Amino acid sequence: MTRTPLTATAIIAEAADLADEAGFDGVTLSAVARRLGVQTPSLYSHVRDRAALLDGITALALSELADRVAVAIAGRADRLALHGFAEAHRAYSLQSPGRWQSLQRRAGAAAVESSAARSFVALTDALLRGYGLPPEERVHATRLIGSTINGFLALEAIGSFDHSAPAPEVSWRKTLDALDALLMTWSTDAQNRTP
Amino acid sequence: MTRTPLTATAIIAEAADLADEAGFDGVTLSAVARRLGVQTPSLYSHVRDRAALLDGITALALSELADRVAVAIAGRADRLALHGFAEAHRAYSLQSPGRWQSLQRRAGAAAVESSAARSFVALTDALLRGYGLPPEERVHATRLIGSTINGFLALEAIGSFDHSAPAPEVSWRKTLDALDALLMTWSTDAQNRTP
DNA sequence: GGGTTTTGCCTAATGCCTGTAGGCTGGGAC
DNA sequence: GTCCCAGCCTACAGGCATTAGGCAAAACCC
Repeated sequence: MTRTPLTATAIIAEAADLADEAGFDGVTLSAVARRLGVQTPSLYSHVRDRAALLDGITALALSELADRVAVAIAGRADRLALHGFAEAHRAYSLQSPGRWQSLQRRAGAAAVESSAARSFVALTDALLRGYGLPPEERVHATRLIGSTINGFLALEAIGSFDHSAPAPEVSWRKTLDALDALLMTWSTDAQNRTP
Repeated sequence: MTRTPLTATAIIAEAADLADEAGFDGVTLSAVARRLGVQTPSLYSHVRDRAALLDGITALALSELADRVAVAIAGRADRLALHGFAEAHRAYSLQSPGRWQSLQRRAGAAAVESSAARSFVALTDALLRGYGLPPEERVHATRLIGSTINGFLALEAIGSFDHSAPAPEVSWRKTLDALDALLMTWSTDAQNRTP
């Protein structure tokens, strides 16, 4: 009556599901073991320790998100690509809050050097190339877009928008429009803004 | 030989210092007790439990940050006020990373209803009034500014900018300039951007 | 000023979690 | 059929949160 043979991948997948249900800090080796119908120490044959398990969730989430973003911006340019990029992030953060939360922390070396991370850089760069941004401005634009999107989703996730009307969606649309407008004009007047 | 008489305030202050040194999740009742030269259970006479202690740190941080922001934007308008507002946040996040981190999570009722929270709303509103934003647009602008600033500082804090040049400061300046430009034009063309 | 109450820190103890050490077993290799 | 070993198990050693109850000194009351 062997269940799933208990591999590192299976453990991390279960942990990711748990993260979505119980929050990222709710991810505990004992809880994962319980869900898998196994004793806690059995997990140590497959994952080094709790930190490694959490890093595994981060790597998984990064790769899942990169895939979604790739699909969302494929064959699109400018405004549509930006919206696809942003909506992919938002959908992920809303559907898989725990996985998404795993990305909001200092990533371990494994995640940083993963192919998903490189994928991300390439995707964002492609997005910005479409806007005609000069290469040396792309880092800053990347950082700005990342800050705004992640920042919005983070504030939404912790309920910062719960105490004021209207619904976050309205602000979200305006935010994306603002980003789009900004990128449109960036190439023409970025250089004389900051001397 | 009574040291400091051990009050809730003293405990929370010590916990906040610990958070800055060991990270917010490093804040543990035992560690705080050790630092105060006291046994762990002794803390329970003053704080209900660990969650209450963490909420205390959040409330403290919120109030400290509100004070700094108030000073930073006093007597300034527009671009200068925005820069003051943003720099106050950034300085706080760099000088007191643990306290700042305590703000990046779902706040307890105590913090939400604190006078510092109300202070924040008022300060941001004042900032935006200076830009001549129509009242119904202020929520969205507030959310956008908050998203971008917090998002940038969060990414900087977790080291997302460590693997690309140039230094974050350059992107930070460009980000603030972009926000300023955005707010400048918001009042004139916000309404025809999102129908 | 002496007795009493109150306050505030203490020790003791429980339960959950991480992480290590070592035992048992069942299925594949030969 | 026997041997080997991968893989899960039990046992155990800390560390932390939290509760219960003791004790001593300060505060208070008359």
